[in-house]
Amino acid sequence: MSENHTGESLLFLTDEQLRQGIEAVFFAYRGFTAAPDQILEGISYGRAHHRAIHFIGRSPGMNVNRLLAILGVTKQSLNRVLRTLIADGLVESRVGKADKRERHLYLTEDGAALESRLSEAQRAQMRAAYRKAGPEAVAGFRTVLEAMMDPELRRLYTALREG
Amino acid sequence: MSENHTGESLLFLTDEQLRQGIEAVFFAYRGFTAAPDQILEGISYGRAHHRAIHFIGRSPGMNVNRLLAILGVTKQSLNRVLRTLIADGLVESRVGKADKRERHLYLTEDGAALESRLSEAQRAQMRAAYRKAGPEAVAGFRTVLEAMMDPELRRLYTALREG
DNA sequence: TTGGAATGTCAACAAGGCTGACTTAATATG
DNA sequence: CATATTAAGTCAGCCTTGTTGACATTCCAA
Repeated sequence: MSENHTGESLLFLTDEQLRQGIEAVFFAYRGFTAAPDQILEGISYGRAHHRAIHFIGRSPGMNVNRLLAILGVTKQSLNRVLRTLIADGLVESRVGKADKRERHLYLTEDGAALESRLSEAQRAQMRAAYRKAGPEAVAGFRTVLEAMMDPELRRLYTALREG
Repeated sequence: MSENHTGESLLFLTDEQLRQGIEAVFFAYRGFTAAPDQILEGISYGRAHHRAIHFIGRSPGMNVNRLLAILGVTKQSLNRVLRTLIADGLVESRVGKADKRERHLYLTEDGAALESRLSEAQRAQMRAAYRKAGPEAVAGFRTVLEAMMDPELRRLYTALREG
């Protein structure tokens, strides 16, 4: 009873366990981005384009400010990417109906096609990992990831899920 | 029985579940790097320096090629970072004893002090997330992360663990 | 002794972050 | 209505960190 305070083992909180977790995240993140990166290479787009396309596809009609909050970059950074996506006909920017200052973002047919390619590649990686790990591990995985987010991002994440 | 092939529910493999997992990784990774980034800011180092310091501290005496394999960058990229760390007296590069072509990397006292600061900041974040999620979730988290790594990286990851 | 491996260096470049300053248009507020 | 604020976009310039390519050095091994 002197070993822990909750009745559970706290061995999972040792510095060594934490460090292994940190390294695992580092290595896993590489696997996570590998598949879409390979597609993006050769069409002269990068991860920034992928992220923009992903979230526009996820929430069609979202305005620029909201996308900025999700991506966590400056508007100048995002704008550089959006400009090329719009010029290339993958994203459409429509003036807001209620508030004409706002621009609402949509994927075009071509944009949706690319989103689909990238998304399927990344899902295939995740599917393989999930299948290998099993449903219980996946539930734990999701729980820890949510706990790792800072509150503001968790709010955005949850909002996406709820449409 | 027609719904799945294994006797377990496969609902965790739906496209929607996979996409939520992908987004969770994206948002969680921001929380993951936030604390060390804040320390690095102001001492004119970036994440690349942090990564180098981390893995040199983890395996003192490791040679450059091995560090390159772990970090997954070009030697030119790593060299630029290593040069500043050596010039600033945080890392020491010693000519190999058995093979004098090799350089073995060590943290100096100052380097170890910085590593400690960064590491503790990052561990604090992970500790909070782990504590919140609980030991079972953490086990699942680790299982999925390992399944996400590509085989070569998993080998490196495991080797680190075993010293 | 010669070829190849490990390392380091120089140069040039690109992606994608950042800040600051500024414009335009539209809404909100006094 | 006049003014302030907000949303978005743009220009310029900077930094970090990744990339290639070319080349020198050192040293091991066949």
